[in-house]
Amino acid sequence: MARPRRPPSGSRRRATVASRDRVFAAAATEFAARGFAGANVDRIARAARLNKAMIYYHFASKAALYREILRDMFEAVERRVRAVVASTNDPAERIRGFVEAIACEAEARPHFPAIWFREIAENGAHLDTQTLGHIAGIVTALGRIVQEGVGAGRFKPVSPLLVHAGIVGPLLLFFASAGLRRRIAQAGVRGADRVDRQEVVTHLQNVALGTLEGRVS
Amino acid sequence: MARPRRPPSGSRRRATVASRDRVFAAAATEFAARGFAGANVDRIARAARLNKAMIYYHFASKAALYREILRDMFEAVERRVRAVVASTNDPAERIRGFVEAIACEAEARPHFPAIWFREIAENGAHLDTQTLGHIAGIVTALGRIVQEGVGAGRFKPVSPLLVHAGIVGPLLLFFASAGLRRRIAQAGVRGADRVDRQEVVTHLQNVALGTLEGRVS
DNA sequence: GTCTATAAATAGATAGAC
DNA sequence: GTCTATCTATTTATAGAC
Repeated sequence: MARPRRPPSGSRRRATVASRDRVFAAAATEFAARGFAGANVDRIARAARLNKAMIYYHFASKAALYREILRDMFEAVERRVRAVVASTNDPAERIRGFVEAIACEAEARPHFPAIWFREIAENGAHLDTQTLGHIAGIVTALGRIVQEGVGAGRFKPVSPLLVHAGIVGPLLLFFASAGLRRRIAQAGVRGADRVDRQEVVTHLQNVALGTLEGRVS
Repeated sequence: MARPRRPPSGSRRRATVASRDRVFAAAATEFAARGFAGANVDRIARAARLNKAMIYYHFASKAALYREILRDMFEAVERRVRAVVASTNDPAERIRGFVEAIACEAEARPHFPAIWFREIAENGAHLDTQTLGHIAGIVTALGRIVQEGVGAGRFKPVSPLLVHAGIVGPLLLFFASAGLRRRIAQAGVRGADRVDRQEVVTHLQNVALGTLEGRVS
């Protein structure tokens, strides 16, 4: 997790750093479960085993805390996607890696899918310019992968935003809906809660490549 | 829109019915934009050109109002999906119709994609049994379409939940992200705001059929 | 760094007049 | 049916002690 605003001094600050991280983690969980407006600073403090005042010691406001969580998320995804692009020149491998990258981040940060869904619903109301840049970087990177694949004669010229939606939409839906799928299963839909992570990733890799290699339509 | 709890009497109630509908519409917009916790009853009243007390005259509580909007949404989608299944026996036509059905409801009720995203993020916290039944009905209907297509030798046995995620995820993402895509376009991603509705629907129909007919993997 | 106590604002809900 | 006025609870944020 990024921690830009460390406590100023240079000496040991173990307890503080730990408490800041606890706030960050507890807040991520709270924001994912209840959204920005629904999140409660007192509850975050309790989950972090701290007093509410400590949250305002580490972060300027509830909004600033939330913005930092958003930035951390998209910074990490952009970094991982860029690493995929740098790791190979093979267009198909890059597409597979892109899907893996999103899936890995969604697993590394369980709050990510829910928060991302909520932020989309809110038209990115809490995204600052920097974070918006990270998101643009992710989409742009996918655009380059497609473009270079087309240049190499390996891909058809499909709109990168369609490819993006076809990957990110289902992935987020899968990871964010685990809790709801359990309830749907109880409501009578057999197997709604038994979808396998690797099955989803492999499927979406195949779908994206099928689309780009022209086997779909 | 469903209106189960009409005013009791039999005589003309034009003004009341109209005001109830105005509350319903204003609330749907507010809940979509800000979520259940973020929605403000006073703001809903203002948008409906009414006083806050009128909301509590028509609806028992903010939560009850929200639940009614949820029920209305999924009731409508389930009805439309069932109509698709009844309208033809051709598996491919049914899949195309399923995609159209979701897209049509998302357009008929602009609040639908955002609210659905938020409810997923919240593990369906506000869904009552009845509404959960409608959702189960939608997934079950798609399951039947796939199953009968397999039985007719037209489809491979793909998990209906994968097919569902591949359709609903991108569709909701597309419709819910219009506002955010405009901002991403301003952040430098050319064309992020210029994705065509019909292009998306046709693409997702082809992807779903490509998957089910075994052309993808 | 961490706490208690509290200020200050917001917002869901209701009473009661017309 | 529709309104104004208000009660009450919740909650963000801060002051100040240790």
